Amino acid sequence: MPAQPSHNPPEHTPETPPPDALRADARRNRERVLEAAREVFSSQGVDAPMSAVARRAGVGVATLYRRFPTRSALVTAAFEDQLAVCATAFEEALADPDPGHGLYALLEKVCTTLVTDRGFETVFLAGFPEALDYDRERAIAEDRLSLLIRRARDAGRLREDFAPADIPLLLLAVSGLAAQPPETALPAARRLLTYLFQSFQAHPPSRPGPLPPAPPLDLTGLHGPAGRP
Amino acid sequence: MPAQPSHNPPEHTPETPPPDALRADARRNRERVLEAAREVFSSQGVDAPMSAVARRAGVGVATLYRRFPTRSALVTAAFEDQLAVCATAFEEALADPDPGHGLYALLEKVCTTLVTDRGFETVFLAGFPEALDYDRERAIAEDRLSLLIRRARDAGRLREDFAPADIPLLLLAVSGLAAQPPETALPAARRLLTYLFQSFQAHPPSRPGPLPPAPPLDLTGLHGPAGRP
DNA sequence: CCATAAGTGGAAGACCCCCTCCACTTACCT
DNA sequence: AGGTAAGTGGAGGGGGTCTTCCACTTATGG
Repeated sequence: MPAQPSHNPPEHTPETPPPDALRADARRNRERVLEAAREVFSSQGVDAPMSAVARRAGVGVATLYRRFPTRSALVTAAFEDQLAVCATAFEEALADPDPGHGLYALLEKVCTTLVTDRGFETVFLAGFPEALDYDRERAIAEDRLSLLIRRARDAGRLREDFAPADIPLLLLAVSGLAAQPPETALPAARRLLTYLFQSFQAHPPSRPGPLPPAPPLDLTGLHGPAGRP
Repeated sequence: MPAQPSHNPPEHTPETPPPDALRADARRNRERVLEAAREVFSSQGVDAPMSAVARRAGVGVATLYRRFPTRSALVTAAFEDQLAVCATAFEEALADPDPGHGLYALLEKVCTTLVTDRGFETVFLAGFPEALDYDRERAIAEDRLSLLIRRARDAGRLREDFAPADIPLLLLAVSGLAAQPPETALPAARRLLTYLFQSFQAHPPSRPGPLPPAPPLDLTGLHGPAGRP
């Protein structure tokens, strides 16, 4: 996939039909499909069969494919809200006068989303090529993230040897928790983040701060990815 | 699956044929199958088709099933070495006169294995029911792990509020890195562990120790679980 | 009210995977 | 050497999924 420029100016990609110049009932159905997709993908994972989404939405499979040409287009669309949440959090972080607070709040927000909406990690991390404009969009994000990090470091809120790569590192680590049911995954993520944030400090206090409660995890009955009993 | 006692004393489970009272060629084939399984599962993931393993081993599918009654039996068997490595590391940790060192070395060893042999996390974490005797075996492991933790804490090598649940937490976090190619995942795991270990300290030094090099990770091109392009 | 084009459902084609079955082959023992 | 039981390969039944196709339905504008 040799990253080509590919500016497609006015069209909405060759095959994607116009966004909302749809017949009234079609638009209604489109919404029902999206809602069903969100529910099904969040509860059963992104590999849930298309027919399950269709059934839940009360429509035929063809309707799904008419609106979303491919399976992953639907997956991406279903998690657009979460992507927006992350984008917003990013903006807020950049706008925050306290860059340390901004960065930590951003990470907390993104991680919460990752761990709450099962399946979102697949979209967010694997980078469904459709998810973003890719080439440019991601490069920009990366630059701005570096900026945020540098500012937090300059403000004395991040240790000197903190690296930009530690952000994806943290995101991957948290995504490892996402396979657990949200009741477990959320406290787990909070505790993991607390541990990490304490390590990220430039000037750690002599006694580390308190931890949020431990998650209900034990070696027995961990839910790995795709258990096949 | 209501955890029943189920002591099966001498037999090797009803259907599993005796381990090595096999005809010479059969035993040879069994080895080839196992080796092929290790290669295929490690490179393509545990969901690789049985036919792929068979092809790689140069045998028919029936041979796989004759030796390993079910798919997950083969998966489990293929990762038996890694399980043994972990078990050994566990023993060593318990035997270590310095419980702090023992615990940290154990975690490092297990995490390295998790991240090096792709697919192992599925076996280790999801707990393929066949993997261990389950009921008892795991309960014992859990007890001994608690013991190890308590000793490390008493020795002043773990903060007071460290919880046993933090172990599975850490393992899950590391397993989130396992989707990356090993060249990336290994340094990533090392760095993550360093961050966490520093946070686990009961008496952190005023200046935290150095970190291992940052892994080659950026937001672009993360390999999520099961990308479907 | 009706013509028409957009929209729809469900069946069917294409593919892939697990696992079993059985006629054939091969090692082992006498 | 040859009988016998263990071992084998590959085809195929059974189940599942993605995606397409097309005759039918329905909103909408004149």
